[in-house]
Amino acid sequence: MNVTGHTRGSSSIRDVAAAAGVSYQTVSRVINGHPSVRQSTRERVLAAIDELGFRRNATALALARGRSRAVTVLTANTTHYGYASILQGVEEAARAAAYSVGVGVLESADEAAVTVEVQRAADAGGGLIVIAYDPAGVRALESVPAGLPVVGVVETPASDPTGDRPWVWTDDREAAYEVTRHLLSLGHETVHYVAIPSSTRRTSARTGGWRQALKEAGAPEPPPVQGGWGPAGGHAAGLELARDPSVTAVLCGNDDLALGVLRALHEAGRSVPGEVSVAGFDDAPHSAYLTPSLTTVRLDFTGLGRAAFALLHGVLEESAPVAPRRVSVPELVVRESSGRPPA
Amino acid sequence: MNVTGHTRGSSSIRDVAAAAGVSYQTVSRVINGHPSVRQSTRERVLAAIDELGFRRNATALALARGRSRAVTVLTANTTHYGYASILQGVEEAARAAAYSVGVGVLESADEAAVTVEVQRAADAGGGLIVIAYDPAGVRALESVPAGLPVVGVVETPASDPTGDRPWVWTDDREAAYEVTRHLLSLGHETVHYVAIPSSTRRTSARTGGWRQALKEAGAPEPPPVQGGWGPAGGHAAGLELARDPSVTAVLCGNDDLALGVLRALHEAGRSVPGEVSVAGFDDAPHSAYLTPSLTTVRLDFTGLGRAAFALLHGVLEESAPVAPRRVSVPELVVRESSGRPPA
DNA sequence: CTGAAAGCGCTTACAG
DNA sequence: CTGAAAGCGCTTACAG
Repeated sequence: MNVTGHTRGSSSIRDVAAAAGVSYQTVSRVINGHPSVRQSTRERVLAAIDELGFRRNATALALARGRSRAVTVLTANTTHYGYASILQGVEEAARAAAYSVGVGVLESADEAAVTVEVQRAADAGGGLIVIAYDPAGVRALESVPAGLPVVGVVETPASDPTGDRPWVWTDDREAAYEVTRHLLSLGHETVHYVAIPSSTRRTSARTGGWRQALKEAGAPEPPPVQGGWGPAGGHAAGLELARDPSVTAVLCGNDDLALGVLRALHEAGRSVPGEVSVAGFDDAPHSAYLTPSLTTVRLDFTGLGRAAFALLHGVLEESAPVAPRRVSVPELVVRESSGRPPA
Repeated sequence: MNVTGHTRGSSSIRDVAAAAGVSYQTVSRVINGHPSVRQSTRERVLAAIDELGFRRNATALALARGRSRAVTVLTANTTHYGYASILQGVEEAARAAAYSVGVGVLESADEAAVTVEVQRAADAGGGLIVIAYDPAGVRALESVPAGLPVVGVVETPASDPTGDRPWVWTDDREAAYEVTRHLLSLGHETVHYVAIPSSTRRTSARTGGWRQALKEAGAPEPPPVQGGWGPAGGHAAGLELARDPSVTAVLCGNDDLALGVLRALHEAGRSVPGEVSVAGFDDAPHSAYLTPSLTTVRLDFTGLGRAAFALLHGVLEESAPVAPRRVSVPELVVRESSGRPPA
């Protein structure tokens, strides 16, 4: 205990200095790999560090340097496949670079609530990665104060969505376009769409890709059905679509939605793919094992997370190269749930 | 810029003091809600804070106080349902308490690798929550240095697994016991088990509950089949079990495993539940929407995460009450995948 | 009720 | 090559 009431847990730079018989500045030089330290001095310091089990205090380092090796991921969700995989990718890359990773959840898209979360994330020091796939995320990205290092993970952008801020994306517009074309090529007259909540008031990238494919094929454009994020929403949407006998092909905004649609069609007595074809989005781990196994399009979310971190890392270390922005090309995976329409 | 090269981003306690015409100590008192500040002074300071957009620097606070409002979750995985839900629960509770939450992934159970991760987590300051459901997590919990605030999320413990450290658990031994009894009560001669990797070299809690139910019923005890964590492993295990015509009931260590088993039985032409009953573990979001929908046992993982944080919070604020340790009672959910054995 | 001092554990120029 | 000083932005006793 000293005057300010601290109990000293571990040893400090000064303890090491005392043990090595040098000043603490010299210890600082050694732990920072500064070249101008005599070899014998360095060795004595290193020995003392080892003996005392010294670890440099990250908090003090951050305060003295004015920045910390930390990144916090701001996201509306941590459990859905896409979000969770991006977080996983960020963590992998951050760990490799010896950065700590924090996570802040945006529970509401409400302006005040979002601002509070962004502030909290900013308070943590370090940089920010914002997953802007939904209204809360988009708003968060917009409200990051200028000067704070941030990269956005965004949907396929119509135009640059974040001003001059760096961002990464995987081409889900293209992906939606590809799956829709796949279904049309099987002979379906049109493809219905069960949508995930869009990131903005306007059309989402996935909806856009689907619509474009229909347009090019001269197919009718049925209104998208809103499905939410999970199987329950997909189930409700599926029951609705099952009532319409003209529906022969359904594209879903993600694989969980597709799972619910599959179930709804089963309950309605409509066979897949015999009477209705179903396709998902993301290629979640379970999709290959459903019965029928799910036709879907694979997106590299962990790669996206790694790319987001790499970009942020460049910004933080001020060695930022012109980074690639489109991370990967989506891959169509055709399985049992899609086939020719009934004759 | 000043002598040490810092560029001052936002305003400090001193700027506020200057603007309010008081000393910075008084500002400190105001932001800490200290009672002995004259009302008029307080108002002037508050006005200055508002005007300058002052936010107290969390790093400096942590350094001065010697501890930070932070928790880091150490886990082998962030995407599997149980792990992801625990993390979600921790984040919810931490956010409500204005704690920041970090996450560190234990990619290997290797002793050196685990130690590195524990050290990194400790460096972040604040407390630790370790998910000890697997060898990496168990080892991490063991190697947390004494004196560091930590709570473990553990399997049903045979005896106190972490010495004097606080821990929380949900009763998965009981859960396994219940599902097994459910299957036996339907008339099955015995129940086969597809296991998730155990947390230690010894029997896991789930395996133990299953075995106990068999023992009490005088049923034969077939050797557990190792399935790993995901549907692919379940699929392989399912194909193996499908070859044995005497198998009429299969319990799986989690719902993803069950999904793979369901698929394997389908491929082998064995109907569920007509010929074989299948039950899972966890009640993941998709399980109710599978065809057949999955009989399983619901575990409250987010509640577990919240409880872990509450316990840690108590430890950190030194107001630790004797906390409840068993968080919730598992709930059997009977759906379509279980039924009577074939005649 | 309010201010001046010392300290948290580190870094960055500045001297020698 | 190495040491003494000043500073990061805050808090905690200590004086008045």
